[in-house]
Amino acid sequence: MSKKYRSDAMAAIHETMAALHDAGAIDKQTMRRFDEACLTPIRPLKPKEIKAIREREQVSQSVFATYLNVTPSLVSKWERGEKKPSGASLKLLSLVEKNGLAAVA
Amino acid sequence: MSKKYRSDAMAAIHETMAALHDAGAIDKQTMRRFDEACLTPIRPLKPKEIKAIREREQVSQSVFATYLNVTPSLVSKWERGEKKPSGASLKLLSLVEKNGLAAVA
DNA sequence: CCATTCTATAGCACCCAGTGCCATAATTCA
DNA sequence: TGAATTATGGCACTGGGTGCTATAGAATGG
Repeated sequence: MSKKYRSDAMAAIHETMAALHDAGAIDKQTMRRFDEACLTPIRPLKPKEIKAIREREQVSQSVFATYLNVTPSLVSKWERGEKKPSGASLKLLSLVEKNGLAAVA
Repeated sequence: MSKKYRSDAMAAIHETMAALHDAGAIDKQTMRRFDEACLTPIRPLKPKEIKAIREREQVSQSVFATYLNVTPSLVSKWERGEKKPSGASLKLLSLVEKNGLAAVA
């Protein structure tokens, strides 16, 4: 079995796993570990990578910021390396990188 | 025309709009305003609402935190009202509320 | 039955991400 | 040329988020 799943396929598999769990076929711990295991990996993004993502989506810093619910000022700082996106911000950026801006609309 | 769009329908419409723009049928400014207009609105989430979202998804604080790329400690604080989720965090929580955990996997 | 693990709450110190505002310059469009 | 958008930059501030540790209760397992 491959290690990569498209998000819709992952969702389907998850539902199957949940059904198995409800039926008592697998225990909670296995279920929990399954959940944690099949998330898209998060890696730190370099300033240029962030800018590349935004330009691929053809939007200005301002529009990009609106999508992520942050300030345009912050987007500029991400792209220049003045600030580094953290936890939730990094997760959002990763989502956009993988699935496009529409995925967070 | 209704005001609500499912995210896939939104994406399709956006592509159409982009194509119209490329063809010169609409100008950049209209395109920009369209982009900003059709985002899912972000409203502040109350502690109980955050807990309700997590429990609807049937996951522990720890697993929930992993999905959002934050610490379990922070999820606990959100749910007890000790900290209020902001910009990117609030956006992520709103996404989960609307589209489920699978949408941010 | 007890032992163990997972769960959630809690407190505390720390710090940097993110905000807000404003000024500047380059670019685009009428 | 003038108006509007875009991006960079600085600077002060604050609270969101981390990291660690401890506790108690619930669920699991031998």
